[in-house]
Amino acid sequence: MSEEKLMVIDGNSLLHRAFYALPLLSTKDGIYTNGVYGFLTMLHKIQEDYDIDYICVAFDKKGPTFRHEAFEQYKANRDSTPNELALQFSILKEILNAMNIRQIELEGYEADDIAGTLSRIGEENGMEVILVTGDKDYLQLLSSDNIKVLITKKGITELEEYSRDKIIEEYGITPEQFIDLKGLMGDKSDNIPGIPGIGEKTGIKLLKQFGSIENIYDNIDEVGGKKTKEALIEHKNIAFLSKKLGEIIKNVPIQISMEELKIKEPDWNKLVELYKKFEFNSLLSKIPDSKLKIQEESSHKVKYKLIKDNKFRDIIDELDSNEEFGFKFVFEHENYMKSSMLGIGIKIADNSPYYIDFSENNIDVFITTFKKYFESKDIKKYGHMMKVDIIGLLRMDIHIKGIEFDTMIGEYILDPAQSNYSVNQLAMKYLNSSCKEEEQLLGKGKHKKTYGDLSVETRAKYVSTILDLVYRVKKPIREKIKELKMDCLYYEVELPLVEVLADMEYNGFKVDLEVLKQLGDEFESQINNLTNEIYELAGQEFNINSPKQLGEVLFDKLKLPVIKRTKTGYSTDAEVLDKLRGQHEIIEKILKYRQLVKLKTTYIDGLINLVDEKTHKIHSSFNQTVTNTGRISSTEPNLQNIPIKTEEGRKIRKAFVPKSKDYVLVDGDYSQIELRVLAHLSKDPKLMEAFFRDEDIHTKTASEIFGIPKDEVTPAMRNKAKAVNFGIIYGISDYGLSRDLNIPRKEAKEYIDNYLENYKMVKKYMEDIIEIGRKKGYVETILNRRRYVPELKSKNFNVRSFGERIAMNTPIQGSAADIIKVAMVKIYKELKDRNLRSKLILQVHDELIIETHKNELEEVKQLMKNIMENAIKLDVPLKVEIKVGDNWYETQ
DNA sequence: TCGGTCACG
DNA sequence: ACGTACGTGACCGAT
Repeated sequence: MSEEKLMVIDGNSLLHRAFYALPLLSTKDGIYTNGVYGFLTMLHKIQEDYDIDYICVAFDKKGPTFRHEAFEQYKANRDSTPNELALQFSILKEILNAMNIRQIELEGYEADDIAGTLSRIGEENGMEVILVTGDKDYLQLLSSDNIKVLITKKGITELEEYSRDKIIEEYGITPEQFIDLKGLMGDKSDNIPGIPGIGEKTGIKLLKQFGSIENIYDNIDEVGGKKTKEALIEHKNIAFLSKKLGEIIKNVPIQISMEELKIKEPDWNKLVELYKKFEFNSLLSKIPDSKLKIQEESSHKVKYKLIKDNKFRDIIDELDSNEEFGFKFVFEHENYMKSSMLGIGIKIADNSPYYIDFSENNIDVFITTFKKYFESKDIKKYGHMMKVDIIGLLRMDIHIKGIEFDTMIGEYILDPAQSNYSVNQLAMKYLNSSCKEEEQLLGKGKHKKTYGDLSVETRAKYVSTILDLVYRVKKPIREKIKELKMDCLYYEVELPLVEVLADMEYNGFKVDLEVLKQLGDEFESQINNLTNEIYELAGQEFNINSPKQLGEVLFDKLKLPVIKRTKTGYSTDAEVLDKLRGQHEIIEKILKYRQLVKLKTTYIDGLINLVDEKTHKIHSSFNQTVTNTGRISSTEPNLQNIPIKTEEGRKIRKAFVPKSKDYVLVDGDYSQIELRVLAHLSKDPKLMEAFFRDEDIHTKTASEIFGIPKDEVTPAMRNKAKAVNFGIIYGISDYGLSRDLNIPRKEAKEYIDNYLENYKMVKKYMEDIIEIGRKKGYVETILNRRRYVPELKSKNFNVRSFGERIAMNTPIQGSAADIIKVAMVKIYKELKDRNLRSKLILQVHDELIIETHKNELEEVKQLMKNIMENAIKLDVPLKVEIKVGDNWYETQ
């Protein structure tokens, strides 16, 4: 039988590490929790990796220790614990208590002394001891093979395991000698002085030669190096003092039996309650199902009625006598555009949900029976992630009306920063209830199941539970939306937009495969040529796609100067290569190679993969709950980043065509929407005037920052001004601008100062919005879309600066998103009301594309321009440019 | 799974 | 002293 394992965690050290490793997260009530969250994540990871029998967390106790008595200046240079962290200690302790994990702290001692003592006791009891910390001082405790020290590496879940052998091998000295090493070199962070001029290298050398500090002084004459010797002699007392301070003691008077440290069952109810309170949703979902009392309740409680044949009598009766229902389809797998539809859950009013199974080939009967209910605007429908279900209906040629609530969209506008908007998350947050995540239901990786693999009963039960929870979670979300004055944003913009996006996705964008393939062949032959030339110039073959191998070739073999490094090695990005241009022929080739490979792999091969074989259409997925600012995102493929900036890339747009020769593409593009929004928000007179006069904004800015008339602005000056305008939108910094323009920071600062001097109200706006963000905890867009910015309160300069840029940028980017979303909803409605065949098929942040029937061209052009420019009335005019083409290349 | 890189607004 | 432009997604190699 293997030895029993005792784990001792340095609570102070690990909480500090977690706090600084993670962004400053806080709950809705403004309680900071990032440190605790990180700590618990680490704890889970370690418990998964190591099979622990005994556990204990050691904390420092406030007040002086014996080290302070020996040396007044001990840790005197420490900054006081930031407030955001200080409060997290009690939260952590509360949670550890709920986990039934014993904590020890003792007056006059630090956590590492407790850990040292426990490691001795554990070892004496024949246990294997694992010490967890962020502090390298612990290495001195590796007194035998039975002890291991885990030290945090970068991030929060990476730990490096140290053993006695590893230390000796790596440093050439024993763990015990680390105490002597500390005596020699001191420790800045603890304010332990050490001997001036002796660092790690010299220290280790000395200890290898003499073994200990005592021995060094016994044989001081043998010390080589005059300076070292003199320093040793002069600071002899410091060496011994520092050694004493640096030694972790192993005989702290703790009265505790091992039995008390034995791992115990957590108090699950208490733990669940705390996880909810502090919004640790991901930790909550790790708690085993059987421990979630409430969950059993909810999933067992939900009764459902399974309909396998065409006996729709009961459900029709219910539908006829009610005004609202929720529904959700079950698809075979996640591709809801293509995979077969297995069934549908329908919940009418407060009644038990129905699950209609489609397997008896009753889809047609279902459609004819239920179409009118889905298409009646008087019967309200709700759901979660309804885009998918709307598409499901479209596949049945059912065009939904009367969408009343989508819980996923609701939660998104309440807090767009979340990464997961599952029904389970909502249920935990609002109902103290939960259900399985889809991943728990289907598994993941190789063994992932499809819904088709589940029994009909399982599918019925799952969908019914979901619908039941969605029904119940609707109310609190609706109330919160009202409370935060987001009714307009929700009911008039985001909710109607769900249908618009579903429609766009369902319509898809026709692709001319021949154009793509032709272009792909051209790219491929160019890539082949370049590959050979690069090998030739490098004098060897290597994987040009590997930044590592490329770095070795450029900087080791060809000895080109290193411009920038990444965490893992040399940086070889376009910026670096650009600076190396002219130093070696190979550089140009690599840049070209990179560009072409990108085009080929992502935009030719990647796109071809996603083209529907029958219809030759691409159905990109438009996601409404991804971005922090309110923009929508596009995936599989991302149609929002199709190349345009280089001519070669731009050619790819020739492959995007209307669905038939009767149609053309009409492209409406907002001109300078973000700067116009800024003008509106700041009310800066100069900026507003520029837009009223429809001036070229970059030229105008150039004339202001360079203090010259507009007709004297050179193209180079205009370019600089353009970069300044971007900078203003992003939350300006001289560093960012200097890097972008490749100019000295000082020069960049001048431009910015000039800008803000000229556009005084912009300056004021930026200052005000940061202050508002700090006071309220969030910033808002024109339509009251909210983004919380806890970073603004950070003590950390970088984090706080980031928060300031978010506060400046989000209202601008987010309001622009509001505007185009309103335009989309209105255009969709107008096309429908007028019974036009033309369809909205794409949005790229400030651009919309309508696939337009040729007979409707003039009408659509006019309607589009009109709606886009008047979507939301600003204090400056909005301007839209309309272009028409037979493919997307022509419309630019 | 993560980091580097690069495509877009 | 700090070390950054804002918002996304896809692909690749390395781990």
